[in-house]
Amino acid sequence: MRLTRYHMPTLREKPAEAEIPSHSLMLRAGMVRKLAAGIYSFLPLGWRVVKKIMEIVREEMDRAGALEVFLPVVQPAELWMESGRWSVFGKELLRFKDRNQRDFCLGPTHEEVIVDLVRGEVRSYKQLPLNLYQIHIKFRDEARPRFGIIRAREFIMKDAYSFDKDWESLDRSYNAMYEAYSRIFKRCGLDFVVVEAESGAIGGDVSHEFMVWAPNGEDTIVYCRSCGYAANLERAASREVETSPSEQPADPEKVHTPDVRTIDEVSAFLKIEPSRLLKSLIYKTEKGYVLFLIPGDRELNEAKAKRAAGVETLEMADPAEVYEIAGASVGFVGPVGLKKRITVIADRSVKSGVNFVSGANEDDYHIVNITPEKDFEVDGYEDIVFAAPGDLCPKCGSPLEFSKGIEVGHIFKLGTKYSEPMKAYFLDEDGKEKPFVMGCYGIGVTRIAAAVIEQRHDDNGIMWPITISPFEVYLLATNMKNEKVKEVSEKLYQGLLDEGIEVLYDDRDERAGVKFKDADLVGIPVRVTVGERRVANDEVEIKLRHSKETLVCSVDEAVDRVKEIVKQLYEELEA
RNA sequence: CGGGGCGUAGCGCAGCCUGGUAGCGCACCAGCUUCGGGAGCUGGGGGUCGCCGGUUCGAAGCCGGCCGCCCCGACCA
Repeated sequence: MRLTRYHMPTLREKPAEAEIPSHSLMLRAGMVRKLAAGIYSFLPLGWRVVKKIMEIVREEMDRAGALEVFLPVVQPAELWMESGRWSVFGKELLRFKDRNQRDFCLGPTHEEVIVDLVRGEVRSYKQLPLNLYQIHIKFRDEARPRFGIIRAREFIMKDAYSFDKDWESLDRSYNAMYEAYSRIFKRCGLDFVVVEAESGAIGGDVSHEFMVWAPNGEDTIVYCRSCGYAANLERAASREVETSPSEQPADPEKVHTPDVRTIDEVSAFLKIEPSRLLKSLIYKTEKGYVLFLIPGDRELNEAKAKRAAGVETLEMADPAEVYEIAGASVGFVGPVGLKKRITVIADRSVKSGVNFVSGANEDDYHIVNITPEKDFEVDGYEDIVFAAPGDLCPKCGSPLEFSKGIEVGHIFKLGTKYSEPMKAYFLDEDGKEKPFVMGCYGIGVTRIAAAVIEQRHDDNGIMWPITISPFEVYLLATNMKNEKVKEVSEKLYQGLLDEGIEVLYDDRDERAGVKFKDADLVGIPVRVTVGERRVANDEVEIKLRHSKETLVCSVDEAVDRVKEIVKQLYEELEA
């Protein structure tokens, strides 16, 4: 492609709206332009990258035996009511009515549609397993789109759905996707880790996320260097630490703490470590109210809390409800002397502790020296807090480490969460009707492009891995007015094209400096420079964007050398 | 949804406090010179100052409302 006939509007300055490298560089390199918050247009250069990512995804999905389909973006409300998610999904689900006042939504995911498609069509276990996937637009009306393409409202996703006759078969489908995903991200040049994850609103029991290491990532990866344990923050467990109390349980005592409410205030007022305070949180669930007790220096992990309480929904009780249960306002609640008896679940670390401090269930009073079992009852001790730095690995006991990451893929074992309510059944060998055992598997295709840039850039611009680079070679003619430079450049351009190499030929009538800057910015891995001095000796220069390694060779051997280098770059990523 | 900030030419910004009819750099067009790391000179084109209303002889600037965008948080398959 000749740059004079291409559209690659590069920006010299960093756009004000961009906070992180990938966002800034995608705008500067002329890959994308914003249309509205979280909604982007892809320009020719950016679209080439997306297409290459889609092609890798497609190849690996096909290799894994999945079949490509194409499902509607606009989906009828009835389907979502059937699965129960019309009411569960919040404002993220963009809803609207058609001309006949029927409710529709823009698909944020496609479980409902795929189940609807498969039920009725697939009737026998003989037709299983089946794995259908698609690559196209998703729309989620995010509360706060950010970081450019990383967290957009409209984005391209590859989503796949597997249908199996039983859990054992699902395991095989799931593992096949796990393998395919690993290959996909490796081919895209990403440095990633697979973590155990919560399954969230999608549901299901087992789930893994594919996380790309990136300081600007929104997710927190909790991992162990010694044994390889890795989980996202929501899921991460830590080893239970058995402590033998260093002091004897003392007698509880009520103390006057006027207007002292928060953990920090209480800690400062009573001069007691936050870890000795008991944070008492009252939640409303579908099974009634629950009091969660955690150390003052910890945060309640609601996902863990739900599991511990065996409930589906968890919502903080409002001040009026709190008052009714505790007999005191928020800030003075504690496990001792609750007005109403409700379920009490304590973090397991509370079990071996003594002489805690909590609210006294009376405004402006706290109670000190309370000890579980002695002074208050607990219905269960569970791990209900977020892991924190300093915690130990649940598997091997080494210190856990925390790092930021970008989620590029997520796989779930759904089981019958959708097939059951949506009555998607097949007839098994034993002649019985059974719901499909499902899995679902997502990849943020456009997000991959941004994640790759986060990992592979320098001060001058992007450094694409060749597998998803918009072009393989950047042919740079330093001066188009120099006859020899032009002649040799044209010859090389044709030579490279003849070899099937994707080359972006900078034939613009620009100064060399401008071209070098643009070449670095757009980050095509191999640059061939035809300059006046070299070309006078029938030589050209080949430079690698990533390593800055440079070699000079004769014009005659240039095409072969480039071919060799390109081949080698692919091998490094696809081996 | 809570808190903060910003909206002036394609991009980056100044002007606003202290009202007087819009400016700088880059980009764009033309010419000459230049030509391996975002050239120089000369001349040019381009702006309902986010929108609506108010105050005023006069509003980019003051006041009110709305919209959009960005950041922090909450939320997040």
